[in-house]
Amino acid sequence: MRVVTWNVNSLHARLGRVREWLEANGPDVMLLQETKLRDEAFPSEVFTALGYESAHAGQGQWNGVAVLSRVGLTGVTRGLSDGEARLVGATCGGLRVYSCYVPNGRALDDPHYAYKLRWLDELRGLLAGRDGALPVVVAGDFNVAPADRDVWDPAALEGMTHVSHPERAALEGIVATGLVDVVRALHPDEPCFTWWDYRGGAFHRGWGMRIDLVYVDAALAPRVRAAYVDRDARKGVKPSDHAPVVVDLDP
DNA sequence: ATGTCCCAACTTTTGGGA
Repeated sequence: MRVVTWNVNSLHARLGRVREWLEANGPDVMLLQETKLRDEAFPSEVFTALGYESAHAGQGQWNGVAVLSRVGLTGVTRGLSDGEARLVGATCGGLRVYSCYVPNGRALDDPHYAYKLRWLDELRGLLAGRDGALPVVVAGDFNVAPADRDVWDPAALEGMTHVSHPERAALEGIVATGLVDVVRALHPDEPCFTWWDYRGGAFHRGWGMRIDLVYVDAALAPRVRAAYVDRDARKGVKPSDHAPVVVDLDP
């Protein structure tokens, strides 16, 4: 079973790339972030034609998350207490999956940073309270690089968001509910960046960060066969600034 | 590090967000 997360930075702008990617890679479950669509504008018929059921939590201009599945899709839940469209959960193929778009934070002294930490703590609480009936997969754009090896130059980012101790501690709290950062577990020595700024030729200079993460239930860890970033999807015409992260599980 | 992209709208250019 193949589970993928991808921040598409507008599903309207990216629909052609997403459709191509689905056809070429055949994920069973696809978690999308930053659809930037109202629910009425979500192109579910495009995904239906490709064999996917879908659930979308949209709000329009900003945010928006979705789950696509060709292995069943039930039990949809949307959002946290903030009312923004940053979380959607569903049961697909015997897994409880969540597509997450964590607030950016903007800067350490910005109110949005405190909101980001509150949001991560609320997600931790939700995961800590899970009943364990189904193994969970929590994936998406966390807007946090878990460790220094997850950024191209830690010195250049000092004092900025995405790398601060409280943000990293918040991720550790989520892991402590019984999850595994599966890409890092399988590739301890590679950067595995998932995002490169559009500006400044960042992609070609290697100025990236690993901020799109797939956390799987510790109970699922023995079933993980592969976990990798599809860096090629960051290339070409009108790419997202994020690359998809792919995880293959034994059935 | 900032040479871009995407969206909305008091829309054909600007400002906000990432």
